[in-house]
Amino acid sequence: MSSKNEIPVNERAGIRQVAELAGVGIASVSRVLSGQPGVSKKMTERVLQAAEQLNYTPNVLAQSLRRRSTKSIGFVCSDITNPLLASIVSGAESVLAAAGYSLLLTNSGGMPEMDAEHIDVLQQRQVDGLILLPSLENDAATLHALRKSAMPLVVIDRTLPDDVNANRVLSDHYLGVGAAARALLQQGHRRIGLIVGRDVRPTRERIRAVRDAYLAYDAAPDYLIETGILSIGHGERAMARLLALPWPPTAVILGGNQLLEGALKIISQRKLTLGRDFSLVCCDDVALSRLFSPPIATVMRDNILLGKRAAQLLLGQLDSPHESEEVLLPTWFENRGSCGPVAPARNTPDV
Amino acid sequence: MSSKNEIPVNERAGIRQVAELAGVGIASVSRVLSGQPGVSKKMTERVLQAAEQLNYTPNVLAQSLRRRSTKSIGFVCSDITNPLLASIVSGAESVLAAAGYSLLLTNSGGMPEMDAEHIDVLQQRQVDGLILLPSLENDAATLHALRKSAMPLVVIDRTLPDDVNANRVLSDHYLGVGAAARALLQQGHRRIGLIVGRDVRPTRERIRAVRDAYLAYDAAPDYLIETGILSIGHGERAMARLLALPWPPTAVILGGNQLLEGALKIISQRKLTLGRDFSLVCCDDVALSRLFSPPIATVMRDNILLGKRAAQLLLGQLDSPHESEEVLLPTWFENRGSCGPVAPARNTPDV
DNA sequence: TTGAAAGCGATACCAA
DNA sequence: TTGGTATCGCTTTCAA
Repeated sequence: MSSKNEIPVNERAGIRQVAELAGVGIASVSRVLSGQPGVSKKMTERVLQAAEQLNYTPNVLAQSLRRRSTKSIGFVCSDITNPLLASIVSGAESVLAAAGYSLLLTNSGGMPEMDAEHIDVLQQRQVDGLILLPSLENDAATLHALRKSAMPLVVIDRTLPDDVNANRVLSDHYLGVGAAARALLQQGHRRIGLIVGRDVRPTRERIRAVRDAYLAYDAAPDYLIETGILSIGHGERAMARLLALPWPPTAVILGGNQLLEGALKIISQRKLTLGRDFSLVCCDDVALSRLFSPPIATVMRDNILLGKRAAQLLLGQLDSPHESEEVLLPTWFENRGSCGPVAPARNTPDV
Repeated sequence: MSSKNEIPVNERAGIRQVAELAGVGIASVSRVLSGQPGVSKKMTERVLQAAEQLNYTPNVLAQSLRRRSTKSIGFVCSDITNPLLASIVSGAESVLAAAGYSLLLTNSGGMPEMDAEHIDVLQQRQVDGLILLPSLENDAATLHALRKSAMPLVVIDRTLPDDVNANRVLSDHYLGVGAAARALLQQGHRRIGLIVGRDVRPTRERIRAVRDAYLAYDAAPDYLIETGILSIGHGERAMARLLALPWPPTAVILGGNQLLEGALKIISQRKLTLGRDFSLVCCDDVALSRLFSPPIATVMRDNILLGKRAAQLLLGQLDSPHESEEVLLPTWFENRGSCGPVAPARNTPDV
């Protein structure tokens, strides 16, 4: 009862009003506006004009209820704050929006236990499909939520158990990290540290890449692996641990952009000069990292493309459901000043 | 007709099935499950048990259609790829999710002309409210879309015309930039460059802050303003232009985190040492910027809080509509090594 | 080619 | 306190 506004609120016109104004049946309006075949030209015109005149836009809710499709996609994201994920989301959104789909975003903020709940919420909202970038691969609650929902699904950079029946968009971490490891070995490093996150596909691939690089160089497997939960703190602590070893690594590969800040902190505390005293490679680009002196060598990938492909895969499945697919996208190593030949003195144990 | 799966797909139970199983009326089921008063204990139990047994979850679409509320909020975002915005979104999402609202995200990817369209889409999807972080303040199409939608609205860091009737969550840029400018003036800088974005509130406030700082120091207004569209390229070009002036600035304030990378690029090309040859302040935190040597002085704010407040404001308006509100959140200057006393030789014109 | 009418799955009024 | 029923706005058979 707002007496403030004398003009009656412009009630939204419904299909009924349009039909009435056009002097036709309600069904015809529906047909015209949803572009169905078998409508006369005259009818089309009348309806279109009436709709225009009433400024009619169909009620998406009612449409969805009948059609059993919401034209919306859920994106379950572990941490939108990470620019890597933000780029992926952005890529996905652009493709989805272009196809008339809206994106429902949930954010776990690094709390894996929220993923399952978010999946449930999205399923209740009847999204047509799901894009998933979970923190874990084996969280029971998450898997349970996925199995019971049984909707078209694309996971990014994760391999879930087969019975979940997910499409995948994966980055070929083996490629880029392998190149990085070989570059380091080439420069004489024989003690490489690898700081990684939890046991998910990217982590496993990165470890495999380093191991195989050592094999290719016929080098004793003297690499060191630090696992943990990707974060600045993990980067800091793991780096500190590695440097405190009796036989510390001469180079480190960071398996995640979240680690760089922490690692750099320790390196600068120890007054190590990158590229001379110590070599560093980071996986995934970080803003400003190439403006550092020296610039940080990085394993790159096209994040936007990752998101786009995920969306395309999903749309494809919605369009014509078929067996789950897998897309593998490359990563590549960009060597920069932070990598240099091993400092001779540090290449052997401090006996 | 998937012959693969012999077990019939678990058809979703509706309220009807629940009512039937519980042997009660459909209306009672609704009452119980939506927690309405005036239901007997016995009824509650029977319904709850039946619902449980059928694994019933209400159809959100049907609910929304009737209730005329979707429990969803639209977020129109100019560029989710910017960590600043990602943090804001993340803050908003957490508050909204906790209140049972879902977030529909659209991303303009820096194309202001998409904002209006996105607002329309979200309105058609009947979101209960909108959070808006548009690139522009005066885009005709955007304003038109907002006016005709007339739904509860919160804009972040923008002031739209009054007739749009938007709630606001603003950062007090004047505060932090003022402190930064005074710190520079204090160190003897009299020629300060200010690189900013388009004509939106933050830009105006930053300019005002610098002007007033000069006034406070009784200094001639010899500051320089470079406007443009926030981007790495703008940072680069504007910085190059400033340094090429006959009487170049001895310090620059960057009015946006997108500018830092470009500005630093030019500074390092010119072989200027920050804090000694040249002073630099950036508005909004950038990853790694405090690990630079020297660390970049920054005008800080709490991005997550910004998003949270926006969501809270919106929820408050949905709960009990009242006059539009405005929230002002602080920014503050963190002085770091990139600022130093002016290099005497550069403090006057190169006659 | 067109229109009447039966749902989609809930909510809410009204009568019992 | 409960249940029947109209309704939300649309899609989609079915007959005409």
